[in-house]
Amino acid sequence: MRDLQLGGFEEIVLLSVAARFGDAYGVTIKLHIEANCDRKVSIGALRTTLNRLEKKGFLDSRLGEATSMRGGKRKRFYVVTPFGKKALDQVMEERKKLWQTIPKTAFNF
Amino acid sequence: MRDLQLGGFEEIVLLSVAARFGDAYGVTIKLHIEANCDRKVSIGALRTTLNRLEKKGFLDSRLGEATSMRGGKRKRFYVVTPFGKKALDQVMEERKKLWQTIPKTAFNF
DNA sequence: GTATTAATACTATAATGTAGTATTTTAAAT
DNA sequence: ATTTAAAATACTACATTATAGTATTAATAC
Repeated sequence: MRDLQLGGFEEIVLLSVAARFGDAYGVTIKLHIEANCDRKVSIGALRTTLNRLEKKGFLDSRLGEATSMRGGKRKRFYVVTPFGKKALDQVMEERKKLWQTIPKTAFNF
Repeated sequence: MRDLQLGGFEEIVLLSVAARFGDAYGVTIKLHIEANCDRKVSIGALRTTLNRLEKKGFLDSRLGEATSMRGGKRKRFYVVTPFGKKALDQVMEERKKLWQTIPKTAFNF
Protein backbone atom coordinates (compact mmCIF):
# COMPACT_ATOMS: atom_id res chain seq x y z
CA MET A 1 0.00 0.00 0.00
CA ARG A 2 0.91 3.56 -0.46
CA ASP A 3 2.36 5.84 2.12
CA LEU A 4 -0.30 8.51 2.26
CA GLN A 5 -3.52 6.83 1.35
CA LEU A 6 -6.37 9.25 0.82
CA GLY A 7 -9.71 8.27 -0.71
CA GLY A 8 -11.94 10.52 -2.76
CA PHE A 9 -14.49 11.29 -0.11
CA GLU A 10 -11.77 11.59 2.49
CA GLU A 11 -10.20 14.31 0.39
CA ILE A 12 -13.48 16.20 0.17
CA VAL A 13 -13.96 16.00 3.92
CA LEU A 14 -10.41 17.11 4.60
CA LEU A 15 -10.78 20.10 2.31
CA SER A 16 -14.05 21.01 3.96
CA VAL A 17 -12.54 20.90 7.42
CA ALA A 18 -9.91 23.34 6.22
CA ALA A 19 -12.60 25.51 4.68
CA ARG A 20 -14.52 25.77 7.94
CA PHE A 21 -11.37 26.57 9.86
CA GLY A 22 -12.20 27.37 13.46
CA ASP A 23 -15.74 26.09 13.20
CA ALA A 24 -15.41 22.66 11.66
CA TYR A 25 -17.58 20.04 13.31
CA GLY A 26 -20.08 17.47 12.06
CA VAL A 27 -22.91 19.72 11.03
CA THR A 28 -20.91 22.56 9.47
CA ILE A 29 -18.71 20.14 7.55
CA LYS A 30 -21.76 18.33 6.23
CA LEU A 31 -23.36 21.58 5.12
CA HIS A 32 -20.17 22.77 3.48
CA ILE A 33 -19.88 19.65 1.36
CA GLU A 34 -23.51 19.72 0.36
CA ALA A 35 -23.31 23.38 -0.60
CA ASN A 36 -20.17 23.04 -2.68
CA CYS A 37 -20.34 19.57 -4.15
CA ASP A 38 -23.94 19.29 -5.18
CA ARG A 39 -24.53 16.07 -3.28
CA LYS A 40 -26.15 14.80 -0.13
CA VAL A 41 -23.97 13.61 2.72
CA SER A 42 -25.28 11.29 5.39
CA ILE A 43 -24.17 12.03 8.90
CA GLY A 44 -23.03 8.42 9.26
CA ALA A 45 -20.81 8.53 6.20
CA LEU A 46 -19.25 11.74 7.40
CA ARG A 47 -18.63 10.50 10.89
CA THR A 48 -16.84 7.31 9.90
CA THR A 49 -14.72 9.29 7.51
CA LEU A 50 -13.79 11.85 10.16
CA ASN A 51 -12.77 9.03 12.47
CA ARG A 52 -10.62 7.40 9.84
CA LEU A 53 -8.94 10.66 8.94
CA GLU A 54 -8.13 11.30 12.56
CA LYS A 55 -6.82 7.79 13.01
CA LYS A 56 -4.54 8.29 10.02
CA GLY A 57 -3.21 11.50 11.50
CA PHE A 58 -4.69 13.80 8.85
CA LEU A 59 -7.01 15.45 11.36
CA ASP A 60 -6.89 16.46 15.01
CA SER A 61 -9.96 17.05 17.11
CA ARG A 62 -10.92 18.59 20.42
CA LEU A 63 -14.19 18.68 22.29
CA GLY A 64 -15.85 22.10 22.44
CA GLU A 65 -17.37 23.74 25.48
CA ALA A 66 -21.07 23.56 26.25
CA THR A 67 -22.95 26.40 24.61
CA SER A 68 -25.91 28.34 25.90
CA MET A 69 -28.11 26.90 23.22
CA ARG A 70 -30.90 24.56 24.02
CA GLY A 71 -29.49 21.13 24.75
CA GLY A 72 -27.13 19.11 22.69
CA LYS A 73 -24.02 17.09 23.04
CA ARG A 74 -20.78 19.04 22.91
CA LYS A 75 -19.33 19.59 19.46
CA ARG A 76 -16.14 17.94 18.33
CA PHE A 77 -14.04 20.43 16.39
CA TYR A 78 -11.60 19.29 13.75
CA VAL A 79 -8.46 20.78 12.26
CA VAL A 80 -6.25 19.56 9.45
CA THR A 81 -2.79 18.52 10.61
CA PRO A 82 0.39 19.41 8.70
CA PHE A 83 0.50 15.76 7.69
CA GLY A 84 -3.03 16.06 6.36
CA LYS A 85 -2.10 19.15 4.40
CA LYS A 86 0.82 17.28 2.94
CA ALA A 87 -1.47 14.49 1.79
CA LEU A 88 -3.80 17.01 0.15
CA ASP A 89 -0.95 18.67 -1.68
CA GLN A 90 0.45 15.37 -2.78
CA VAL A 91 -2.71 14.02 -4.40
CA MET A 92 -3.32 17.35 -6.09
CA GLU A 93 0.23 17.47 -7.41
CA GLU A 94 -0.03 13.94 -8.70
CA ARG A 95 -3.17 14.64 -10.67
CA LYS A 96 -1.89 17.89 -12.12
CA LYS A 97 1.14 16.00 -13.31
CA LEU A 98 -1.01 13.36 -14.95
CA TRP A 99 -3.25 15.89 -16.66
CA GLN A 100 -0.18 17.45 -18.22
CA THR A 101 0.78 14.15 -19.83
CA ILE A 102 -2.45 14.01 -21.83
CA PRO A 103 -2.10 15.03 -25.49
CA LYS A 104 -4.63 17.47 -26.88
CA THR A 105 -5.86 14.94 -29.41
CA ALA A 106 -7.00 12.54 -26.69
CA PHE A 107 -10.38 14.17 -26.29
CA ASN A 108 -11.39 14.85 -29.87
CA PHE A 109 -14.77 13.22 -29.61
CA MET B 1 -25.09 7.13 -4.35
CA ARG B 2 -23.74 9.73 -6.64
CA ASP B 3 -24.29 9.92 -10.32
CA LEU B 4 -20.74 9.67 -11.57
CA GLN B 5 -18.84 7.73 -9.00
CA LEU B 6 -15.09 7.71 -9.57
CA GLY B 7 -12.56 6.45 -7.05
CA GLY B 8 -9.05 7.78 -6.59
CA PHE B 9 -7.21 4.99 -8.34
CA GLU B 10 -9.87 4.84 -11.01
CA GLU B 11 -9.19 8.48 -11.74
CA ILE B 12 -5.48 7.83 -12.08
CA VAL B 13 -6.09 4.96 -14.45
CA LEU B 14 -8.54 6.98 -16.53
CA LEU B 15 -6.08 9.85 -16.84
CA SER B 16 -3.34 7.45 -17.83
CA VAL B 17 -5.45 5.88 -20.55
CA ALA B 18 -5.99 9.35 -21.96
CA ALA B 19 -2.28 10.06 -21.70
CA ARG B 20 -1.36 6.98 -23.72
CA PHE B 21 -3.95 7.80 -26.33
CA GLY B 22 -3.71 5.35 -29.23
CA ASP B 23 -1.46 2.97 -27.35
CA ALA B 24 -3.21 2.41 -24.03
CA TYR B 25 -3.24 -1.19 -22.92
CA GLY B 26 -2.29 -3.03 -19.74
CA VAL B 27 1.45 -2.70 -19.85
CA THR B 28 1.72 0.88 -21.13
CA ILE B 29 -0.90 2.11 -18.68
CA LYS B 30 0.91 0.43 -15.81
CA LEU B 31 4.21 1.98 -16.83
CA HIS B 32 2.67 5.40 -17.23
CA ILE B 33 1.26 5.37 -13.72
CA GLU B 34 4.49 4.12 -12.21
CA ALA B 35 6.51 6.75 -14.03
CA ASN B 36 4.28 9.66 -13.07
CA CYS B 37 2.91 8.77 -9.66
CA ASP B 38 5.93 7.37 -7.90
CA ARG B 39 4.23 4.15 -6.96
CA LYS B 40 4.10 0.52 -7.95
CA VAL B 41 1.01 -0.83 -9.66
CA SER B 42 0.20 -4.51 -9.68
CA ILE B 43 -1.15 -5.87 -12.90
CA GLY B 44 -4.09 -7.36 -11.02
CA ALA B 45 -5.11 -4.07 -9.46
CA LEU B 46 -4.92 -2.39 -12.83
CA ARG B 47 -6.95 -5.04 -14.60
CA THR B 48 -9.87 -5.04 -12.17
CA THR B 49 -9.95 -1.28 -12.31
CA LEU B 50 -9.95 -1.23 -16.10
CA ASN B 51 -12.83 -3.69 -16.10
CA ARG B 52 -14.82 -1.61 -13.65
CA LEU B 53 -14.23 1.57 -15.59
CA GLU B 54 -15.40 -0.08 -18.78
CA LYS B 55 -18.47 -1.48 -17.03
CA LYS B 56 -19.31 2.02 -15.81
CA GLY B 57 -19.01 3.38 -19.31
CA PHE B 58 -15.95 5.53 -18.65
CA LEU B 59 -13.80 3.44 -20.97
CA ASP B 60 -14.23 1.57 -24.22
CA SER B 61 -11.93 -1.18 -25.41
CA ARG B 62 -11.11 -3.10 -28.54
CA LEU B 63 -8.87 -6.07 -29.16
CA GLY B 64 -5.73 -5.32 -31.15
CA GLU B 65 -4.29 -7.35 -34.01
CA ALA B 66 -1.56 -9.92 -33.55
CA THR B 67 1.87 -8.38 -33.88
CA SER B 68 5.01 -9.82 -35.40
CA MET B 69 6.70 -9.92 -32.01
CA ARG B 70 7.55 -13.09 -30.24
CA GLY B 71 4.33 -14.64 -28.95
CA GLY B 72 1.78 -13.07 -26.74
CA LYS B 73 -1.92 -12.68 -26.36
CA ARG B 74 -3.51 -9.85 -28.29
CA LYS B 75 -3.57 -6.50 -26.58
CA ARG B 76 -6.76 -4.87 -25.43
CA PHE B 77 -6.64 -1.17 -26.22
CA TYR B 78 -8.60 1.31 -24.15
CA VAL B 79 -9.99 4.79 -24.85
CA VAL B 80 -11.74 7.23 -22.56
CA THR B 81 -15.39 7.79 -23.50
CA PRO B 82 -17.02 11.23 -23.50
CA PHE B 83 -18.83 10.10 -20.39
CA GLY B 84 -15.49 9.26 -18.79
CA LYS B 85 -14.10 12.65 -19.72
CA LYS B 86 -17.12 14.24 -18.12
CA ALA B 87 -16.49 12.36 -14.89
CA LEU B 88 -12.86 13.48 -14.90
CA ASP B 89 -13.84 17.10 -15.42
CA GLN B 90 -16.46 16.91 -12.75
CA VAL B 91 -14.25 15.62 -9.95
CA MET B 92 -11.55 18.12 -10.85
CA GLU B 93 -14.04 20.97 -10.89
CA GLU B 94 -15.42 19.93 -7.55
CA ARG B 95 -12.03 19.91 -5.91
CA LYS B 96 -10.99 23.23 -7.39
CA LYS B 97 -14.16 24.72 -6.01
CA LEU B 98 -13.45 23.32 -2.57
CA TRP B 99 -9.86 24.58 -2.54
CA GLN B 100 -11.14 28.06 -3.22
CA THR B 101 -13.31 27.96 -0.11
CA ILE B 102 -10.31 27.51 2.16
CA PRO B 103 -9.19 30.68 3.96
CA LYS B 104 -5.49 31.51 3.92
CA THR B 105 -5.26 31.23 7.68
CA ALA B 106 -6.28 27.59 7.65
CA PHE B 107 -2.76 26.33 7.08
CA ASN B 108 -0.74 28.54 9.40
CA PHE B 109 1.08 25.70 11.07
C1' DG C 1 -36.73 14.37 37.25
C1' DT C 2 -38.60 14.43 32.41
C1' DA C 3 -38.84 16.01 27.85
C1' DT C 4 -36.54 17.88 24.07
C1' DT C 5 -32.79 18.81 21.27
C1' DA C 6 -28.08 18.80 19.19
C1' DA C 7 -24.75 16.27 18.45
C1' DT C 8 -21.74 12.17 18.24
C1' DA C 9 -21.18 6.90 18.41
C1' DC C 10 -22.22 2.38 16.72
C1' DT C 11 -23.19 -1.19 13.31
C1' DA C 12 -23.79 -3.11 8.97
C1' DT C 13 -23.29 -3.44 4.03
C1' DA C 14 -21.76 -1.92 -0.76
C1' DA C 15 -18.11 -0.12 -3.59
C1' DT C 16 -13.33 0.48 -4.51
C1' DG C 17 -8.39 -0.75 -3.93
C1' DT C 18 -4.95 -4.21 -4.13
C1' DA C 19 -2.33 -8.13 -5.44
C1' DG C 20 -1.26 -13.03 -6.31
C1' DT C 21 -1.97 -16.75 -9.38
C1' DA C 22 -3.96 -19.02 -13.47
C1' DT C 23 -5.07 -19.10 -18.16
C1' DT C 24 -5.00 -17.91 -22.91
C1' DT C 25 -2.99 -16.68 -27.20
C1' DT C 26 0.58 -16.05 -30.17
C1' DA C 27 4.97 -16.86 -32.72
C1' DA C 28 9.58 -18.95 -32.52
C1' DA C 29 12.29 -22.98 -32.17
C1' DT C 30 12.91 -27.55 -33.16
C1' DA D 1 3.44 -30.47 -36.52
C1' DT D 2 4.68 -30.18 -31.78
C1' DT D 3 6.82 -28.00 -28.15
C1' DT D 4 8.26 -24.01 -25.78
C1' DA D 5 8.51 -19.46 -24.16
C1' DA D 6 6.69 -14.98 -24.07
C1' DA D 7 3.15 -11.41 -23.69
C1' DA D 8 -0.80 -10.39 -22.28
C1' DT D 9 -5.35 -10.77 -20.10
C1' DA D 10 -8.62 -13.31 -16.78
C1' DC D 11 -9.75 -15.02 -12.32
C1' DT D 12 -10.05 -15.04 -7.31
C1' DA D 13 -9.57 -13.41 -2.83
C1' DC D 14 -9.10 -10.11 0.68
C1' DA D 15 -8.30 -5.16 2.61
C1' DT D 16 -9.74 -0.53 2.71
C1' DT D 17 -12.96 3.11 1.87
C1' DA D 18 -17.79 4.73 1.06
C1' DT D 19 -22.30 4.98 2.64
C1' DA D 20 -26.25 5.20 5.55
C1' DG D 21 -29.48 3.79 9.13
C1' DT D 22 -30.14 3.53 13.98
C1' DA D 23 -28.70 4.13 18.83
C1' DT D 24 -26.75 6.70 22.38
C1' DT D 25 -25.11 10.61 24.92
C1' DA D 26 -25.07 15.11 26.99
C1' DA D 27 -26.87 19.42 27.63
C1' DT D 28 -30.88 22.79 28.73
C1' DA D 29 -35.72 24.04 29.76
C1' DC D 30 -39.59 23.12 32.28
